[in-house]
Amino acid sequence: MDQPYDVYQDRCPTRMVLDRLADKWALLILDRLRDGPVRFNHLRRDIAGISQKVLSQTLKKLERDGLISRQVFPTVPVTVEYALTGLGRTLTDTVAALAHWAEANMDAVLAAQKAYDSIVR
Amino acid sequence: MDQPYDVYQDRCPTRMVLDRLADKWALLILDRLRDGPVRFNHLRRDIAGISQKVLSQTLKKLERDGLISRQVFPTVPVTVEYALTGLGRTLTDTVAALAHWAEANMDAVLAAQKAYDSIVR
DNA sequence: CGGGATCCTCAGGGATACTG
DNA sequence: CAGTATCCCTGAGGATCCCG
Repeated sequence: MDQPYDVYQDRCPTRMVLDRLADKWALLILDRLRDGPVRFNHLRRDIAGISQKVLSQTLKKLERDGLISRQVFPTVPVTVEYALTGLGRTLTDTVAALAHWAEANMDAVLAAQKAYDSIVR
Repeated sequence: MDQPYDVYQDRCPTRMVLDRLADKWALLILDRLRDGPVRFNHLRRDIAGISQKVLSQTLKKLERDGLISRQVFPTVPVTVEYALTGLGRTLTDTVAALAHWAEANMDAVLAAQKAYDSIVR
């Protein structure tokens, strides 16, 4: 029988998941959680440039999709930790590879852009 | 010495590359080119839901970044083939893993969403 | 500390039409 | 066939203020 899901099809629910993963902030968050639970403001500081609104939104969506978990500690003031779930952990290697590919290949990309611009202008 | 590039830093050029890769359409295009060169309208048909404008734009950006190549055949009418470059090929496994993770884990995600919604409402 | 609620903008992307 | 050119519009995301 055919595969039940196909990302190449419009209206396939997998497109929704792909949309979530194909997001700069989501990738950085998932990658940042790789080494263990992290608190909200810690994520905010580590992921330079993200706004608290977008961080909050993205965390909620990732939690809804079962990729991360949220644990509240009744301290004063309250402490909240985000961590990868088992499902989320199946993505860490892939996410890390993608997120850090840019770091490893930045020079090659920069050179390609330069070459492209010099020809096409 | 420190790593020259760091995706966690704002203003780091790697963020630009991450932005390119963290795009649903770019991922699907790169994945679709895995098995060899594909023509423009063929890509358009295979990747259901993409508009020609976005396809054209995304292809141009990917070409500029050195991830794909564009070859024109002087037939009538003209034929254009897109293919992965050596640089682009270093991404195929990662991209495929991400793009198809959704297909493999769709049921788990759907279940997580259902559970989340039943509690949070 | 960890967010929620608002307001605002602006650029990404859809629809349509045209061309070498 | 493989795009380019416009117009248009919506919704993602930044900035700001507030709260338990």
